[in-house]
Amino acid sequence: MTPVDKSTVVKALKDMSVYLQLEGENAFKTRAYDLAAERIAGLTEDLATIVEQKRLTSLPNIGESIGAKIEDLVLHGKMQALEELKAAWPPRILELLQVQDLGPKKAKALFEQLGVGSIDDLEKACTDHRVRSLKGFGQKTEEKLLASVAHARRTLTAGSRKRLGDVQEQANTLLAWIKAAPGVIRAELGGSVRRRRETVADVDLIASAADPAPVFEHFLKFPQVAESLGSGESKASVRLKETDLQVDLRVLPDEDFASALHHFTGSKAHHIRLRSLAMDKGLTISEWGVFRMAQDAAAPKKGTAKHEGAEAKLPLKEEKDLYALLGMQFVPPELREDWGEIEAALAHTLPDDLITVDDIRGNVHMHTVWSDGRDTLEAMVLAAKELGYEYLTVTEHSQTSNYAGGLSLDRLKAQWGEIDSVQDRVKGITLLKGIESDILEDGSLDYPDSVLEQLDIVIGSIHQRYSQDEEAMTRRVLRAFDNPYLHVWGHPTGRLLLKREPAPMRMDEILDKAAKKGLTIEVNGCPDRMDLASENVRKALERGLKLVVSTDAHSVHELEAHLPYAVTTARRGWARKGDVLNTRDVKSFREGLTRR
DNA sequence: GCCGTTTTCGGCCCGACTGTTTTCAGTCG
Repeated sequence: MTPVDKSTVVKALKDMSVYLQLEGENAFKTRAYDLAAERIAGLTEDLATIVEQKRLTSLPNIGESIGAKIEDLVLHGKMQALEELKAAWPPRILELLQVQDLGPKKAKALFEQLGVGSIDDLEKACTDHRVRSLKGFGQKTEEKLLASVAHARRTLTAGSRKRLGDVQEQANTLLAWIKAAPGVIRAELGGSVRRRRETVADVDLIASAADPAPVFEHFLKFPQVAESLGSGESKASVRLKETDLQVDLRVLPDEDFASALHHFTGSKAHHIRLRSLAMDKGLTISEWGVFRMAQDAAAPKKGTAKHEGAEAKLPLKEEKDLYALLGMQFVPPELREDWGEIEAALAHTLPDDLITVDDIRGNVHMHTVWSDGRDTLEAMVLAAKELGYEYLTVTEHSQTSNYAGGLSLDRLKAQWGEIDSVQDRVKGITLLKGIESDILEDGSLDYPDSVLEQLDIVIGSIHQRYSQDEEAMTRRVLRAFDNPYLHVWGHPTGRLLLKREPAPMRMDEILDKAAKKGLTIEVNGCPDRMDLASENVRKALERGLKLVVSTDAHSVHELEAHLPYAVTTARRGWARKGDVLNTRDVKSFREGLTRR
């Protein structure tokens, strides 16, 4: 039987939560499913193994009931409880929840009273003015829902998330725009952009100013604003043209900046844990700060603003002050996912030397006009030198990738002449001769060993036949590792974010062999890839594997632009400076590549 | 539904904004 993959289980648990919300279930019960889904999503261990060994309920947030449902799905391919819920509702009901301001309560009312079971039904009910007559709805709600239908349809077609790389530039431009607003003291990006998730749903901006009004006014004048989605005393939201991206801006007094930045950086799971810890210490945390609860005061009443039940507000200048109050190490934004960072920060065992962009001394994995790059070798070398790199690995595509101008044996050897010639002309940066060799269908590389052995660095990557099944793909990769001239496993899973799923393979088994064979794993910084993914980076590091963080640059621009995507992906996998070979000088880098 | 040095019940993170209300419910993050 084909094993049910982790993402199927995560989706099923999330759907369970949504259907239970529609059913009007207790909010804490529905959240239990969301927490369980997050727990499974963050697993670094093989789910099938956990199920097999009956260890599901030993995981936090997974008890008897949810554990049995997961087991049901993994072992029998179906989650019976979910199937029953699905059967009780129209097949397209979940579409409705893609509409802004339409949650489970309103969706339930619309279905039960108007028979609305899809976005199409909703649109018709709005244009017929049937929605405004429902209790709790009105003319404004009806107009708002109708206005959101088009965006919801686009979301359903294109997906609600965008690649970080497609959002970053606009986010940076907007941040600069806000920093230039009248009276702004500090401003930062928050949310999943700041946590460097590979895909993001929106952009959060946090700014401090004595008077927020002029900042919001300036915000709305940003040239890319398509529409305003609402604004209040401390918050305004807009949707941008072209990217269709929602941006939320918060503006607060500077004394509240650190706590607001922390709050709006997330993740939700990280915050929920922190706030529980705070309560144990008699503290309460909100976006407005950390407060010490009054000794005998009742808990603050729901809806009372700014902590009436609490007394002292504890001063926070920076985010690190918040963690210090809880007796924890500072947790970098990339790690705030409740994937074990809270326990580590409490125990003061969180790595304090996570890899940074400034640690990188060699630019690894790039292409020039010799294959499918856009700039000449000399231009790339001069640019890399200008950026301060000590060495550069020249790794064109190999002959099987003829679609990408891969080098025949003759052209490969001809290129060595040019590399030598450029090296003669350009001093102060070391060029390493390499190749990005295709890992063929049977796991062999596409040059003879006698050629590979002459190269300083051999990256082996999969570029075709992604359709192989898990067994064949796993064997293909394992076999490639038997080639003694292979140094680096390039963009390991071949995923293209939001476009192509990772190739199916048994990652644990593969990483075990990579560790045994002394391979190096690439974390590819092309923003379409960010491959190997963070959760597997962590698995690799647990096995003692070393990494290279690479740019896969196809142009001068990408030599610099791609590096942060690789570095932050490695950071999210808890990679330290010492884990990454291209933080070393060229001699030590080459020693690191050498197979055991 | 999950959890436990307040442990088998009674809690569960917290607040802004909006619209429909006239004190609150729903949604969102």
